Amino acid sequence: MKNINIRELARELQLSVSTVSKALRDSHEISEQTKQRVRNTAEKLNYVPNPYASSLRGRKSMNIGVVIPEVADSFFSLAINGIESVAKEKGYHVLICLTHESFANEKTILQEFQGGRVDGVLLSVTRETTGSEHVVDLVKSGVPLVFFDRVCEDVETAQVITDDYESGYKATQHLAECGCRKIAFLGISKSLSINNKRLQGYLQALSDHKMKPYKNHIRHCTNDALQNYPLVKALLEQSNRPDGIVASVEKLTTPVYMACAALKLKIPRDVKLVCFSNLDTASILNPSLTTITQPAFEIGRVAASILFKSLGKTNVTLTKESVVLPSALVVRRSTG
Amino acid sequence: MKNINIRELARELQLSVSTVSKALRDSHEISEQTKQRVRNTAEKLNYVPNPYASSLRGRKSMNIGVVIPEVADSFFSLAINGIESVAKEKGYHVLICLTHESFANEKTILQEFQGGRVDGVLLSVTRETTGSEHVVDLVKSGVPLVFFDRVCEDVETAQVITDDYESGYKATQHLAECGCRKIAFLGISKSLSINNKRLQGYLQALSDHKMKPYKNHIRHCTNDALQNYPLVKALLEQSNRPDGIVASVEKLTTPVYMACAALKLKIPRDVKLVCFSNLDTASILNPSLTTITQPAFEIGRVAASILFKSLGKTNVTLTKESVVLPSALVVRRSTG
DNA sequence: TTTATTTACGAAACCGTTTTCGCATAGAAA
DNA sequence: TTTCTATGCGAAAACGGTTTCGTAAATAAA
Repeated sequence: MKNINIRELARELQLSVSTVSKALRDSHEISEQTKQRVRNTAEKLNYVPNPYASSLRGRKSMNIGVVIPEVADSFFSLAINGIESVAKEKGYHVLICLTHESFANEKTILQEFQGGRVDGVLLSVTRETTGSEHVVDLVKSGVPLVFFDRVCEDVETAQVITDDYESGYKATQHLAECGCRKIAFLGISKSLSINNKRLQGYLQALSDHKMKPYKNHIRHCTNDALQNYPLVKALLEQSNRPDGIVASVEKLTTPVYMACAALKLKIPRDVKLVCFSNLDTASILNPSLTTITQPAFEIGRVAASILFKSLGKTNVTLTKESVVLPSALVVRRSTG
Repeated sequence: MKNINIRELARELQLSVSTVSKALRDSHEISEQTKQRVRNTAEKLNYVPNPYASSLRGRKSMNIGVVIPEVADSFFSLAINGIESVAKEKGYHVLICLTHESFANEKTILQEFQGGRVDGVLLSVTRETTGSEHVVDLVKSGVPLVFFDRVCEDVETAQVITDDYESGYKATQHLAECGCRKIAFLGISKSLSINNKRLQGYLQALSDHKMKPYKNHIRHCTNDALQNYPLVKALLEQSNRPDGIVASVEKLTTPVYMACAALKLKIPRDVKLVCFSNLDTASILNPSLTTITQPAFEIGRVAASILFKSLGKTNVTLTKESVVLPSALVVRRSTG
């Protein structure tokens, strides 16, 4: 029971291929009676059009590409849901491509996209990404692209981000107001703009609260999950031990809790903690975790909406535009 | 800077289209010298072949479809990583389709797949799925399919699952050995085979430990996340309150903790808890959570491997085959 | 020398749609 | 009556690759 093609369907109907095609696409050239007949037999014979033939002929794929570092991450999986919600509405499919935080992978994927596999791209770059040539090449080749969360500032296109500077500031300020005087910052990557904005916010808040930044209190996690635990432990074992931590990445939550447990440090008594996180379980951690929570679903939704605005029209290049959504500081017991 | 096609590349090289195509595919018909020339100019002109043209002609898409209920779930996102690891190795792309636990969505997606969008499918059905006609139709149309985790038992194809019966048994037995005498079971869906196997294991363990099942102690969560909290709360508020819970779905973790907190019930003193879960944060919950942890990545990896075995050859229909991977009971403080 | 085989390439068919034309037929307008 | 227009459909040309088949030249075998 192989599925049939339009030619066989046409033969069955004693009609030409073109008539069948037009009938299925509800063309005004075809009489209502014929349309009905075509639809009925198509249904009966279980005809499903080949998407590749359509894409080839129509020069559009009805696919958008979503390029992200990782799917096992609550921020990105929620963002995917947001993206998918609008893609579905527009009749588009979502092709999810994982870079696993490798710049080489990112480059390969974007290059492939120049072949027309997708009509538009949503991108959140890897922690290794420094340049943006690979992105510029793609955009120049005519594929519209919208950044979300992790952006390249120097590419002339739209981006949807959160108020990272303010969030970094708010997190730090909150710790200061809770009495912390030695606040550490755990970053994602020295090259990511979200990281640096959060760091700037952190530094400003330190300064506003009459604290000096210590070099040893600012650390960036590695790509290897196994190395993050020793990294956090080392931070907490130094003589000048911090009494507060701003962790700008969800993945560091578990290592921080583990390291504190291992060193017999009580959260929040000895160390207070704020994490950038979309974890569902933040409220039931031991102790419950104060978070900066990004509107992940909404970010995905907005980014996709912007992309689709440029997909409808022909040759509408996206201009540099920055949509900033607010993150929320959710206070719980880890800073209590 | 639109990307060029093979015709323009051929013109540039003063060669025929067929020669260029063969050169790029490293055909023995073409001299090494010509191949080099072709590769060089292709690189220089940034030629990327159109995947749809290839797919159309070759009648294969180099895509596999992954159909799952949800991506914001640690089990499924880890499984995706496992799947992607083998797909990448084989030069395939992964098309992730979300059903959001809706049978109608699942049906639509599988029907679309009959059009040749994907060469094979990995499926984990929705909680609403009862029949399997839609799956049988797809398989009959010649698309190989492998189930993982959530299967339809009556479809003649391969499946990769975990030892659900044993896991349900182990979880319950563990609670019994910790002194529980009134153990409740929180299910996913009455129609899912994984649910029912876990339930059977639970019932057998009850019986082996001289306990009777109570109808009110067996509940199935709804699709609406907001309704799960009241459901769990109702379970814990009844006069015959359980002193142990086996939760067969990760999504119920937070509601259980919240309900216990609201009712001033201490875990594990008043209620002990085992959850089927792949949560990274299980060890830092309050209290840390005893889990049945499924080898999610491995399940994805194995399921994809089986699928690819049948993709290489022509007309190798997958036979009914069931690969059972063991889950692990990880004891933590929620049962301590 | 003639014939067979190998090597390296090109012409054209093909994959399954969509869309542009062209062409009948029927009814309306002149 | 002739001419014009609208309606409903079909033939054929795309879309951009891959593959089959044919062929000329060069080499090997007879």
